[in-house]
Amino acid sequence: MSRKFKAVLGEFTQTIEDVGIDEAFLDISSIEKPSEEIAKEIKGRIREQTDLSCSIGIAPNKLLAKIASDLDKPDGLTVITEEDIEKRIWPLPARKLWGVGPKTETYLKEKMGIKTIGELGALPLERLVEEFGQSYGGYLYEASRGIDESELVTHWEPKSISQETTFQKDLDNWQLIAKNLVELIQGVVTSMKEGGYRGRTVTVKVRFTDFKTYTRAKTLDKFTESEGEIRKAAFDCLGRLELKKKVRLIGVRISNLEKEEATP
DNA sequence: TCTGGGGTCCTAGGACCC
DNA sequence: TCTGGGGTCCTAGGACCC
Repeated sequence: MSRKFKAVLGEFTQTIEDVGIDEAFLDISSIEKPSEEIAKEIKGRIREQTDLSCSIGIAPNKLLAKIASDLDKPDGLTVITEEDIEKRIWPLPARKLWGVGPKTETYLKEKMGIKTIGELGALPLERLVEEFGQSYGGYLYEASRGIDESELVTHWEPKSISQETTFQKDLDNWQLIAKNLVELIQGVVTSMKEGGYRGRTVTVKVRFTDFKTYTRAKTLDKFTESEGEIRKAAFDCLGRLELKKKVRLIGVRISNLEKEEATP
C-alpha cells in the first residue's frame, strides 16, 4: 500500500489490513458513525489526496466486503448484510469467491455442474470435503454461505523473500543463466538484510520455453544471510535441474526465515 | 491476456526417529 | 528379521491472490 493511501485510511482507523498495492480492509465496527457515511468520507479523502476514485464494499466480514467492493466498479459503494446473501451473493458466479480461481471454476462447472455460489452452497459439507479435501472443502462450505470469521491481519512477517526474472529471449547459454541467478541472489540478499532476516531454505525455480516450471530446494543446517552460502546452495539446486531446453525464467527464493534480534 | 513478479497456503510422498 | 503407528522435517508441485 502506498504511503499516501495508508495515511488517508489511517485517519479513520488503525485496524487496517494491507492487501497489496491498492486494496485494504478496514475494521470500522468501533466507529460511531454510520458505515456508509464513513465510506463516503473515505472516498472523498482519497479523491482529494490522490485524485483517484475507489470502490468500497461494506459487510459484516472480509469475505463479503471483498465481494461487495467488486459489485459496483468503478467508484462504487456497496453494502451487503447477512440478509442479502441469498439474493445478492448466491446468484453470483462461484469464481467471485475469494480463493476460487480459474482451475476450480472449470472443475466446478465441468465435473460438478456448479456455476453459482448458491449452487455451491447447496452442497453438503461431506461432498465438498470429498472433492476438495478438509481444508479447502471446509472453506468453500463456509464461504458459499457468507461465513468468514477471520480477523484483520494488521501486522505480519514475510515467510519468504524471492526474485525472479523472465528473459526477453529464452536462453540456452549456461553462463548467462548463471550470471542472472547471481544477480537475483544479490537482490534477495539485499532485501533480506534490509528487513533483518536470515533464511535456511534456498529454492531455485526454472521455467523452460514450453512453460514447464521446476523447483529445486536445499535446506541448510543453519540460518544464513551470507551471499556466498546462499549462492552455493542455489547453484547446487540449479545443478540438479537438467537444462536441456531453453530457459525462459529463473528465480530464487529464501524461505524458513528468522528475524534477527534487534541488537541495540 | 500465449502468460510479469512477489507472495501465501496446501498436498503428497519420502526420510527418519521413537 | 519383520511388524506397526505416529510425528516431524524436507521436497516438489500446484492453485491462488494482487
